[in-house]
Amino acid sequence: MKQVKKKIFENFMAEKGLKSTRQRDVILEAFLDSDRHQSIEELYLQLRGAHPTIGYATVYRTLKLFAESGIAREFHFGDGQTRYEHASEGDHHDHLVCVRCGTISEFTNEAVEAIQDEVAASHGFVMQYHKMELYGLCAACQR
Amino acid sequence: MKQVKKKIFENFMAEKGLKSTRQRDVILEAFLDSDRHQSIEELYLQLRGAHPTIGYATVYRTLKLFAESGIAREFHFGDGQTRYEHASEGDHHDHLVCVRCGTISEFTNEAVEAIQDEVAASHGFVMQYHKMELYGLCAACQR
DNA sequence: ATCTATAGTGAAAATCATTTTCAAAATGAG
DNA sequence: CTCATTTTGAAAATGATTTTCACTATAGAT
Repeated sequence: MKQVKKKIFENFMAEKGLKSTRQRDVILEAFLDSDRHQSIEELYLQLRGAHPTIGYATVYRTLKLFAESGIAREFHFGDGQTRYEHASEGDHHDHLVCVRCGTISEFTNEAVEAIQDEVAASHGFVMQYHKMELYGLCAACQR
Repeated sequence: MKQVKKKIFENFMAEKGLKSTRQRDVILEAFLDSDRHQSIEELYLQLRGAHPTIGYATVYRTLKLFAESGIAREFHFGDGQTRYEHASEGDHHDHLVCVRCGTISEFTNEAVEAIQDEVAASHGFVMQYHKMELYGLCAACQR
């Protein structure tokens, strides 16, 4: 999986005529090894230890490239930070966000996907992507 | 409906010991008469004509109060602006957002609501609210 | 109607996340 | 190895939103 994504990104870079650099490699490695819903700040801070010279702007720029290449997807969960999750072709899933601890978990539901298509169609809408998020208290935060 | 919301807001203000002011009245009136998904900037600009003295900050502050009181709900549709839509008790609906013209339409789907509860339950999650947005091209933007 | 404590206001400054600028450094095709 | 091009880090700029602050308005008590 990790190797596949590296390859995808490599191909994307080649197609675009972009260069491979030490910092991009480091950020890619960190991203692929990270939790699935990291914010840029989290990733930056995590990187800072082993690679104190990598700048904030580079992390921003690089994550944008990941999103463009298709190996990452941008998300906003209302806390004002952009998060990037690991993405793969044809992988649709939605999110459960704990309003207390901020934990984000994922779920997939075929029925929801089907209904979405139906709703879009009934409004003459050509759906490109969608977003479904359930906010509440996760099991651990309920007491 | 409009009167009901005014009343709700009035009660909310009274409970909180907040004062009623000319600008709050004006903003409330404008909000209630507006489209259902106004951004703060849109509302501010619209107000500017008849009430050039009302400041940006006041619009922000007042819309936050509307949200707190329950007559409005905050939304983010990925264009970097906060929008406020009219809200009423027990009114659940979701959105279709046209990525081309930005038009936002609403829909309700019982099946989706039911599935959401089910998904939340199966994850031991106590759901407080949810969000479902379909992004794509509206009928008018398809050619 | 007047006082007065408290809340509200506008304008400008401050924040926060993100983006851009720019001069210096790195990459890679030839 | 050269050189055009892309990248980078640091700092400045941006854009949306929030806060600060001195001043004004509101409403309950007088």
